[in-house]
This record gives sequence, C-alpha cells and structure tokens, in this order.
Amino acid sequence: MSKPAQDKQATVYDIARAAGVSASTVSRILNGSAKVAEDKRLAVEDAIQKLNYRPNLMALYLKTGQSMTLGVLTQYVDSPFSNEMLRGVEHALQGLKYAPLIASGHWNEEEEIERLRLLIDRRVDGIIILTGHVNQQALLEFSQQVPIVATGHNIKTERVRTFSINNRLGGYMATRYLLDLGHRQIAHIVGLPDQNDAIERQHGYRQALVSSGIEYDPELVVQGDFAEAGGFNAVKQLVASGKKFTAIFCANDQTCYGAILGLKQCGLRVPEDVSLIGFDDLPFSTFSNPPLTTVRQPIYETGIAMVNTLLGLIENTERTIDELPELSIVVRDTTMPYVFNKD
Amino acid sequence: MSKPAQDKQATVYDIARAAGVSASTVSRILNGSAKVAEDKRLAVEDAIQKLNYRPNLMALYLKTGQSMTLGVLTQYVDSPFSNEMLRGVEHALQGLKYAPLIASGHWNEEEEIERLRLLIDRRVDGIIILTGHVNQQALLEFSQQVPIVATGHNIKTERVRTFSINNRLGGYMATRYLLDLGHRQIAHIVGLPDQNDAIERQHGYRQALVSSGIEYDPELVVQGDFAEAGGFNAVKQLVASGKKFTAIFCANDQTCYGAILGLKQCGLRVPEDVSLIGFDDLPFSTFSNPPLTTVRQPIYETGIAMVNTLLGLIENTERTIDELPELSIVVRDTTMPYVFNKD
DNA sequence: CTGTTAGCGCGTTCAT
DNA sequence: ATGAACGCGCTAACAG
Repeated sequence: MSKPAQDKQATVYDIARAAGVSASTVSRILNGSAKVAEDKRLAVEDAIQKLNYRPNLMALYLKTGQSMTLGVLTQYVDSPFSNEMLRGVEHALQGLKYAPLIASGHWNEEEEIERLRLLIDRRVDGIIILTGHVNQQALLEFSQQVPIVATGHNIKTERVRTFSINNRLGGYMATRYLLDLGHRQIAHIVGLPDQNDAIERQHGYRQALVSSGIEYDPELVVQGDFAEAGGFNAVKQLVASGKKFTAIFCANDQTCYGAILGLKQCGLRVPEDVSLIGFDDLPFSTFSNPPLTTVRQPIYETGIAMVNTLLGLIENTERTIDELPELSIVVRDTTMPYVFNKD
Repeated sequence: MSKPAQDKQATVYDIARAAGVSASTVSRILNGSAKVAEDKRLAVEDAIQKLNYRPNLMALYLKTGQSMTLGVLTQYVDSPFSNEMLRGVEHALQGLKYAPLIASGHWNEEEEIERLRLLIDRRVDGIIILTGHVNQQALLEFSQQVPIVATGHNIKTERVRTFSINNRLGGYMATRYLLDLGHRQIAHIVGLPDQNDAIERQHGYRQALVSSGIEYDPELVVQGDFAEAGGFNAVKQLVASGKKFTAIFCANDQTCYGAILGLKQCGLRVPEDVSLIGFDDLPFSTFSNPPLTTVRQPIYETGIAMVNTLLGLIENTERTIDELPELSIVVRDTTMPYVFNKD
C-alpha cells in the first residue's frame, strides 16, 4: 500500500515524549479532565504548538462513540430550495463543533437509501433528511441506528422527529389569493409526481377552487418537475392546448421562473396577461424578472429547527425549538387583479 | 456520558461469534485477502446479512490511514456557481467509495482556514478548494498534511495542483463581443473586491477597450459582489450617475440577473436599451428573463477534473485528466447590435 | 497529581 | 486454511 509521502500528524504520544510526560497527562490537559501541575501543562501546551498537534477525530470516535458529524441527505446540491434549508443548518451549527456531511439522493429512493447507508457507515451522530422519497418504513429502520430528523414526513418516535408544513393550506392560500384577485381560469403546474408536497399543494388548489364554486378542470392542471425546465415546458403545453387561463399557481418558485420565460416566448406578459404565484419564497424570487408573488414558507428557519431538534435527540436533552413562522403570501410583481387584465 | 439507547452496530467479533469463526477470518472474507473455506464463507456471509453488519469506517481509518472522504471547501452552500462545480465533483465521485465532506468559508480567509482545519481534523484523504481567499502560503502549509487541488491559484507542487481559467481572456472576450456589436460606452460591474478572478476579468475588460482605441473610463466601472444584489445596486448607481452607457459587462451571471431587474426598474429594456453580457454560463442562465448572453467557462467539467486530479495525488497514480473546454461566448437574448439601439 | 493498562473495531503478521 | 496477538490514537479506570 504505497501511501504518498506526508507529514505524519503528531499524536498524543509525540506530545507526551516532547513534553516529558505520559500520554494520559496530555489527554487530561486536552480535555481539562483533571488537575495537572502548571509546569507540565506549559510544557505540553508548548509541544502542542511546536508539533502543530490536532486530535485525531477518527480515533476519538472509537473511544467516545461520537463522530461530531451530522449527516445531511439532500436531493441536489444545486437545488436552491434545499440549499436555503442547508443555510439554516449551517447557521445553527455555527461554532458547535459538529460538522455536516452532505450527501445527495437525486429524488431517487434507491439512491437515497444508498446515501443514508453511506452516512451511517461514516458513523454520523445523527441524520437530517431534507425531504425525499425514502418511505416511512425505511426511515424507522434507519432510525434504529441513528437519530433522524426529516421534513416531508409526519411521525414522531423516540428517535425520529419530523417537520412538515401544511402544503395543502399553502396551495389553498395561493389559489385563494388568485381567486380574490378576480381570476376564475386558474391553471396549476404540479410538482414532482409522487412527491407528497406536490400532491398536497394540488389538493389545496382544488379545494380553493371548489370552495369558490369553480369546477376543477383537469385540463388546466399540467405536470411540472419542481424545476425551471418543468415550468417552461408546462406553460408551452398549456398554451398549445388552447385552454384559456388568466393565472397560474406554480408548485414552487423555480417552476415560476421557467413559466415566466415560457409565457414570454408565447407572447404572453406577466402579470398583464397572466398572473403567476409560486411557492417557497426563495431568496432569488426578489430578483427574478419580475419579482415573484409567492407563498412564503420558513425554509431557512426549518433548517435551524431541524439541527436543534437533532442535537436534542443526540445529546438526549430537551431543547426549546423556536416556533416556525406560519405560511404567508408575499405579494410582488407577478400578480394583478383580473379586472385590469387584457385591454 | 448518557448515550441515547441505540442498536449497537455489529462488529467483526459479533459476526465471528455468530458464524463460529475468528475475527480474522471474517476480515479475510470481507476483503478477499486470503482463501477461506466455502462453508465458513457462507456462514459468515449469512451472519453479515442477519446482523446487518457494516464495517466501521472510523476504525478502518485507524488501520489503513484512509478515511475515504474528500474535503471540499466551498464558499456558500447557496452559490449557484460553486454548486455547479460541486455537481461535477459529485459526478466524478459516482460509485467511487469516496464521499465528499463539504464546508463553507463564506469568502472570509479566517473562516476558510478554520474550515480547512476542520476538514483535516476529520482526516480527509484530500481537499478540494473551490476558490476562496486562502493565500498561497497557507495553501502550501496545509498541503503538507493532505494533498490539495484548488481553483483560483496557480501553483504546482508534489502535493498541490491547481486549475484556473484565463479570467483576463474571458473579460477581454466579453468586452470584445460587445465592441464588435458596435457598442462604445460599455460599463463594467466588478466582482468581489480583492478577489483575483474579479480583478483579472476587469483587466480583460480594460484591455479590450484600449485595444479598440477606447479610453478606460473609471466612472463606467462600478463595484458589485458576484451576487444578484450587487448587480442590482450597481446598475441603480450607474443610472443615477447620469453616465451614458449602452452595454454592461457583468463580472458573473448572478450579477447579470440583478442588473436586469435594476435596469427594468429604471425603465431601461434589455437588450433594446442596454445590452448585457455575463460570465459563467450557469444552468439558470438559460431560463433567466431574458436568457443570458455570457462567457461560458467549464465549471462542471472543472469539478470533475479536480476530483480526478486529487485522486491521482492521493493514490499516487497517473490519471489522464480530460482537457477542459476553452472559454466561449454563448449568445442568447441579452445582447444586440448597437445600431439597433434606441429609436 | 501522574503513569500504567486496557479497549474501542479492524487488518495484518505470525504461528499453527 | 485459520486463529491469536498486536497496534492504529485516544481516554477512562486503576493504581500509586
């Protein structure tokens, strides 16, 4: 096994030898686990400096059973949604000696499971799952190895906590907002098929419609994929179908971005010809052209809450988790009352 | 130390006991490091299944000195640029048993160094640095502990490899493209101050100007920050200054996104009133409104190349690294000839 | 206060 | 072909 030449990192023994003490004494000083004579402490600290000593976290794990690492299962490293949550996770980890180990599942159950296993093999102290397709059964099984906090599920056991927003309500709110603006022909671009959040939002859409005495029209509902391309293709399809619509509820903000461009290419203006409302309120939605009207959900805050909850599970302590803000409509420039539409 | 109740993971000893063999035999089967009787192999494999055994990578490290983990220093988890490179990194790692451990430096040298240390403390086998502010000196020091591959530097040692694109050329190309379109009053929104890529691109901008006999006008150069907000604020400032300009070279695509919105709010149309060219060609630039004309650099491909280079360093093998594509101009909808401007 | 000993999970001699 | 013993870096229990 030819290992490349490399400064071998100093160990407690190297420090001990250099300082003329035993390894235990070094350890004691490192952890403050017992009183040590001042002169020895100085000698040891000196050696630590000189040899540039850093504890070997891998070896430490063997003793303590703690890797000081938290696994994070995300879907795509380039998903702005997941990354907003990741920002929250990072923020909550600030200065906390735990580091995140990130793995991507690509919305593929098999791959997600493989990545979860990878995280567990690396003996992470806990796992945060940013939604995904892992089923509840698998979740419970994995939780026997390591505590888990997840979004997109709704269970609570000794070792599993979940966060979920009321997607149905959000879908309802978005559609309701459009209805209140006077729109009657409201299309919906659905999220990923089989994805629970997507399905719930669609339910909310439908519910708002019928509660206003408007019939749910399947022809106004087209498939997207929670990404720009899906929104883009969906509007093209919608326009091509000849169906009339004056507003669209997009399953998420990214879908909206794509839809804006698609509409433009069809000669339709946003919001003059078509009103658009999204879901998420990603940071970028302030800068999109035009800036998005959307349903705000506390993504960043959820990231923070997940970390705190997980640390509570790991360290077996009660932690007060800040209550998450409710869903709300953020009004920007992609919506306008129906009465002003057309001319 | 109250550890939460948890299925203790099975060890080689558990397997050995269950299969009625010794731990060494289990190890041999695990690694195929020696012939083992067929019946014992079966018994062991059976036990592995039953006990759901997974090797402890932490313990393994102690023996092998390999953590099978690659550290990645990025700047922001929500930077679409870094994430595009990360996608390449992930792609290259597909099925390779190495996993990435990601840390963010937030464009802050001190924090970057702290994160590098964190990665080294976790005994990563190698480190990939996606640009940043770490200076060359620090880079060389860290490389004594672990091989490093970085972008944004330009050195090559036994244990450090770097990738860098010709930012100056890119800046030149972008500006040249605008000039060829007939533009003469070309503004530039600079990237992050003190950031080398940003400085080089600005040099290229200047060089293109003078090579066309146009005087470099500092009033047409405003500070951005490589993000949307910077582009947005910069154009506002530019317009407020009263300076005339018919085109802008933005230091990167994100700057462009912000600039588009800022211009619109000032009543300026893109590209009819102002042409815009970016730098990067992020995936989203296909979907921005309007889609961006930009300088394409091989971000994703660089991610792949960095991994391969690093693995070469780690495993001390020669690997053929695919040559990276050259910079190129991708023409989309934010630019048009000057002659057609105004009316 | 401090050094010695043992063991965390594993792979690798060294014997057998 | 296989088991026993050792050591990777570290801390905790046990002497002193």
